[in-house]
Amino acid sequence: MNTRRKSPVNIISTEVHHCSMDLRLKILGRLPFFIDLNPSELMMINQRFNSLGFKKDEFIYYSGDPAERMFVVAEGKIKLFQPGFERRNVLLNILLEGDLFGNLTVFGSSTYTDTAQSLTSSCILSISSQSFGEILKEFPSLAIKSLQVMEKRLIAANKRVFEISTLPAEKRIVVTLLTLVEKVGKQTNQGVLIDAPISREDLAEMTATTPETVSRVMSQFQSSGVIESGRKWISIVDWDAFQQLANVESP
Amino acid sequence: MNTRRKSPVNIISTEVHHCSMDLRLKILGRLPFFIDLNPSELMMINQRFNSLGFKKDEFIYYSGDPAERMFVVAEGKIKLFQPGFERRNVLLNILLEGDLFGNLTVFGSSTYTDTAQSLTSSCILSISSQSFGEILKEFPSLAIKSLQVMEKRLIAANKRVFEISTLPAEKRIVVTLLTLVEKVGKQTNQGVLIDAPISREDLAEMTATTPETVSRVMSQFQSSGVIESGRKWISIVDWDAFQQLANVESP
DNA sequence: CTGCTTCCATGATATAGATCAGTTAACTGC
DNA sequence: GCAGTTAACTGATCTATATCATGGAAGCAG
Repeated sequence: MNTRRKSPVNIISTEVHHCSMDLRLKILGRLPFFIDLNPSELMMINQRFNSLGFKKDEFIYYSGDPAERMFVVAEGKIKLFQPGFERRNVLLNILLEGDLFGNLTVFGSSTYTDTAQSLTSSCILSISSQSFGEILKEFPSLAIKSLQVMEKRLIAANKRVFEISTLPAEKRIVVTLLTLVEKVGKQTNQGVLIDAPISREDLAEMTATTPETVSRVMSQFQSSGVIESGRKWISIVDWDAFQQLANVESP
Repeated sequence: MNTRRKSPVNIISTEVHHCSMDLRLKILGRLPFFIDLNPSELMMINQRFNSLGFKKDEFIYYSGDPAERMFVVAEGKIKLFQPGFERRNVLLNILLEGDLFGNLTVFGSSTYTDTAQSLTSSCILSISSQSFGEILKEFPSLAIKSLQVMEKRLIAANKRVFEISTLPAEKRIVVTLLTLVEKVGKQTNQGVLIDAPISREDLAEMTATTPETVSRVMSQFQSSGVIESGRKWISIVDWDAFQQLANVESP
């Protein structure tokens, strides 16, 4: 029987209206997209962005809405998912500071193909697709950088297809945890904390399984001392043992 | 007990060395990529491409190889898959004339993340990633068009993740057949023929299931008169009934 | 602090489809 | 045309995990 613990995940409470101009410039200047631009170019681009604050669990846009804007996470964490309605959702991505989402291509899909919801209270920068298109034309190197973002996402999506198609549930959960560690892992004196409030249900939606199965697997890992876990938090405490679990050759 | 039939899929026997200069110009000039270029620009780009002939079942490149080239299907059909080695493969895509594959971004992944194999004997055009990068720089509108290709593929991949995550095997098979019809469907007097030599195993690799399950489902559809099918061929003969099967709301 | 909500863990049972095995006929190569 | 190969079909059995149900405790709001 595992002891439950209090959550070590520190959910920063961002004031909803607290998207300052400085934060905007700071984020934009650090994006791979804009990193080669000079300050005056950056300032020009900055002026085309709006900033928006979202409370925890608020929706930023819905799947099926007209895809008219591109977004950047300035602060906070966002989850992108495809709603399953009568079936389960499929959680596509967890986004952090600096990540782009929404309509990234200006001209493609006329509606959003996923739904964006805040995991934590967040500050989001937003630009209209039209403005973004103008920027891409004005700075062709930015279009090339868009390609880099898209490629990474496509590779990740195909990897996901492979995993869901070929791995048993336990392994799927392990490789998904690894991905999360890579993205939002934070070294603590008690191992590697996945520094985002991820529930069993979220994990289930990421691994094509059910919250109960996730719970069983996590409980098992906890019993063997590989992880410590509680309500919306997970820490990998025995990294070597965990890596063994991720050994895909041994189904 | 269903009667097996002879295959109506006409596998054109392309002479392996038969990639003429005319065919090259014809294909390149028709690509969304190059459709806005004038003939002299097109000729210049054409000169950077090589052409290669592949026999049926030959490999064009392997997952893990250095990703040094971009490819275009001039003639024939190609399958992209991720090898599963001790487990089953995952078939990612069927490509036809005009489709791009390989390294599409010049600068991203250093190795191919899939394996390309010819379904039929094929003529393939190929350009080095470096040359392709130069073309993208020289014609920035082509970079934007690359984005369009990538976006469509990303949307399709996420759709695939959703389907595999949420739909039972039968439904997965149906929606996959629909996708194939959309891509390589050919109207005949006996319904819509999927005009590519797709085996039960291929379908299984596309739908995260086994050849036996695919066989059972197909046999069932055949018994109800919805499709006709045989060795590496499928025809949808009752389109309305088939559309009913694809009704995703009714699992 | 208390009451309520919701997330997590666990047990029992059911089920979708994977696995294993064997047969048949379409296809290929000589 | 013939022999051999292999793709497809079908049956029996097994298995991973989904489904259903319940209880406990962390977290939230007043």
